[in-house]
Amino acid sequence: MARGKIQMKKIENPVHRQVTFCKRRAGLLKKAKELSVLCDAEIGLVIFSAHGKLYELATKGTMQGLMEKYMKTTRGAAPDEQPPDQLQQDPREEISKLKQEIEVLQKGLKYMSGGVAGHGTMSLDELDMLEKHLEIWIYHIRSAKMDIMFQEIQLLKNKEGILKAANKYLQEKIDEQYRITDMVPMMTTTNIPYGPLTIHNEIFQF
Amino acid sequence: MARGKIQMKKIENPVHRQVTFCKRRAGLLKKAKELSVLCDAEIGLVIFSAHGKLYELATKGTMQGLMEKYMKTTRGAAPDEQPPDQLQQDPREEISKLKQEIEVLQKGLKYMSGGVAGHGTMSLDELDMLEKHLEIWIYHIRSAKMDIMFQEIQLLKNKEGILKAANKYLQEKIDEQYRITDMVPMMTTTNIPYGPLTIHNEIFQF
DNA sequence: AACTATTAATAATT
DNA sequence: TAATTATTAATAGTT
Repeated sequence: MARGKIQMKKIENPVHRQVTFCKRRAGLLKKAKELSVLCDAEIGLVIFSAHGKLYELATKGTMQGLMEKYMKTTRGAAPDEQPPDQLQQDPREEISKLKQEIEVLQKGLKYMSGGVAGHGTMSLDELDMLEKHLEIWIYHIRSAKMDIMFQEIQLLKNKEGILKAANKYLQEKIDEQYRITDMVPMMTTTNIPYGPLTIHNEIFQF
Repeated sequence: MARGKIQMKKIENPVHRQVTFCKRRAGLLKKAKELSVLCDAEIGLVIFSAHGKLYELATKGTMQGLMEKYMKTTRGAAPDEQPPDQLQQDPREEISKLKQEIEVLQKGLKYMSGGVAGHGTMSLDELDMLEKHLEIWIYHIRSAKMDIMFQEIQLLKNKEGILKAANKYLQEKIDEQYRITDMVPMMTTTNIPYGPLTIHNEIFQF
């Protein structure tokens, strides 16, 4: 299709073959998506490279669901897949939905990372790596913030302790003054009531 | 790609749509075959028309075999090999794992969403779904815990204020006693020193 | 990873 | 449907 036609046989030069594979694979996936959108068709496309790497596309639902539909259509009925609709229907449905959700999220990740790094298609390994890194990052960021808040709370608790001690001491002084001067108590209400000041530390067990 | 471009959305005119479906379907199947031949790739292509008619291509072996290979690659185990013994336990376990996977992916998405603006590979529906997930996540995980901690800190600050007021009042009482009894000051050190007790609220602007 | 000269695909038309 | 053709899209070879 450009700069001369090519023979319809396996490209011998491995470098050329790899480059062509990337280009045509992208083109094929694009064409498949277009056909699905333009004509409201449901398309599943699975590509295994010569070295066994998997590339896939399912335009509606999941590949799993599409394959089940394929089975259903090619045979009359698959005996393993359908019969007891009480025990299997609900979990299967839920699994299907969750898988769909995962696909969406994975696409989102690809999309997000593509916008950041400049390339849209990530391998499964790359996604795994990204996931791990993200988990670590989130953990650190969150923990750091929580630590700061925890320290702040500890500081306040310490101050509270100091103030309570001060209050107690002052109260004692007043009582002492009262005894020394033999006056009637002026202020019993100076014992300002406060409830239990314990802090529920359970919320920091994250 | 001819006589004017077309919008990448479902073709409204049913006749046009049907014609385009036939042409592009043929083109897609041809492209898939070419890629398989040129680059020694194994390709499976399944097309369901809008009315449910099936068109398929498997470049090596059968569609069945390819689907099994796909299963093997995506998971570690083929679902066909798990007999009906664990029909009740497996779905639950699988659901749990999938939910965990979703959580991890959502974590990644939440983090990534901070630095990207463009859109390329995701549909509007998918973006909506993502947005929904992000909202749920951000709201539940981050806010809930932080809110609790913030309330805790506010509580402590209130207590601090009460204690400070108590201290001040007690000090005044002591001074008053001192004036009335005309004694030498017993305890100037009862003015327990504490630094500025303002809290750095900046850390709670999340 | 870009570019571009060509070829291939195909939308509109007959 | 099937063939035609004016355009657009894909891409092989090159940088």
